[in-house]
Amino acid sequence: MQITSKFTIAIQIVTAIDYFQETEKVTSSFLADSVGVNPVIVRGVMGDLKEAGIIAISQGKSGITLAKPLEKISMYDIYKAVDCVSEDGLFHFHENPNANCPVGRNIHKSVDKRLVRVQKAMENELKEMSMSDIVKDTRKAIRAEAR
Amino acid sequence: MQITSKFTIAIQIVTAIDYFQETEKVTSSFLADSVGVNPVIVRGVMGDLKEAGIIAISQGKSGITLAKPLEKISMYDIYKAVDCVSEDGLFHFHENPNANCPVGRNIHKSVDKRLVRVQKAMENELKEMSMSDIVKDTRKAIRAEAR
DNA sequence: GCTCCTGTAAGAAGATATATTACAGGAAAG
DNA sequence: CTTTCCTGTAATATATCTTCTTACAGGAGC
Repeated sequence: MQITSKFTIAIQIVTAIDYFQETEKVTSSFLADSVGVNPVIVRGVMGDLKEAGIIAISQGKSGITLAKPLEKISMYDIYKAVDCVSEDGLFHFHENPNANCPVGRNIHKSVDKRLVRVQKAMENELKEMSMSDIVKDTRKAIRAEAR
Repeated sequence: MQITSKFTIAIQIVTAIDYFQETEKVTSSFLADSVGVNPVIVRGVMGDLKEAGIIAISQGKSGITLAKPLEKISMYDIYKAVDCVSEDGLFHFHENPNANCPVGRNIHKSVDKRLVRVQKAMENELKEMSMSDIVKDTRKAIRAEAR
C-alpha cells in the first residue's frame, strides 16, 4: 500500500510555482509538463491547494501564485490539503470482527487508540517540515548542476 | 489511501492465539471465524507470521501457537511480517517528473530523504508498542463486559 | 469581444485488496 | 498403515481506487 502521488505532485507544484513565478506564466499545463502528469490531475490538486489557502489562481498574466510565504507552508499543510489519507485513518481495520467472539468484540478498543497514536507520530513529523526547506534544497541542487 | 487490513488481522490473530491457546484448538478456520474474514486470508497472514518467527503452526492437537513470548512481539514486528506497506515506501512519488525541467529533475533529491524520515517516525512509534499491552487491554475489556 | 485557462464530467485502463472455490500434500492420531 | 483434517496455494471473481484522457462550458483577463 502507498499514499497517493497527489501528495508529491502537490509538493512539486508548490516548488515549481515558487521557482518559476518570476520568469514564466505558470498555468496548469505548464505545471503538468514539469510534473509529468495529465493537466486534469494538476487542476484537481491545484483546486485542493487553493481551497487550503496555499496558492492563488488567476487566469491573468500572473498565472498561479503562492498565497502565503513558503516558510508558512508545512508539508503537513499540503498533506492535509490533498487529502491523501482516508478520513477513516491511515490504517484499515478489518470490517467484520466476530461479535460473538470475546476477542473479536473487544479488539477494536485496544488497538484503535494505538493506531491513532502511530498516525499522529507521522503527521507530527510532517508538521516539522517546511516547504521553504524543500525549495532551498532544490535550488541548491539546481545550482550544483550548473557547474 | 489506507494500509491493508492484513495488519489489523494479524494483530487480532496473535491476540486470539494467546487468548484461546489453552481452551481451544486454534486453526485457520477458528481464527477466520473470530476475525470475520475468509480462511484463505488467514492462512496467508499465518504464513507471514510463521516466516517472521512469531507463531508456530502444527496440525496436531496443539494447533497454532505463539513462537515467542508476547512481550517480545512488537507491533512493528507484525507490521514488518505482513508487509503491509510497499517496499518502495509509504509514499508514492509520481513516476515521471520532467527531466527537461530543472525542478522536475531535482525535486526527488530534496523530498525523498524527508519522506523516509516521516515513515521512520511512524515505524519507531510501532516499535514502542508491545503485543503484550494489546492483549492486556483486550483481556481487561473482556473482564469488564462480564459485570 | 476574443482568447485561453480553469473546473468538471465521464469513461477507460490498470493496479490492488479481498472473497471464494477447489484441491494436493502432509502431519497427527489411532 | 490408514484415516482424518488442516495447511499451502492456485485460479477466478468482485470491488474499489488511481491515474489517464477526451471533451466542453463558463468565466477571467486583455
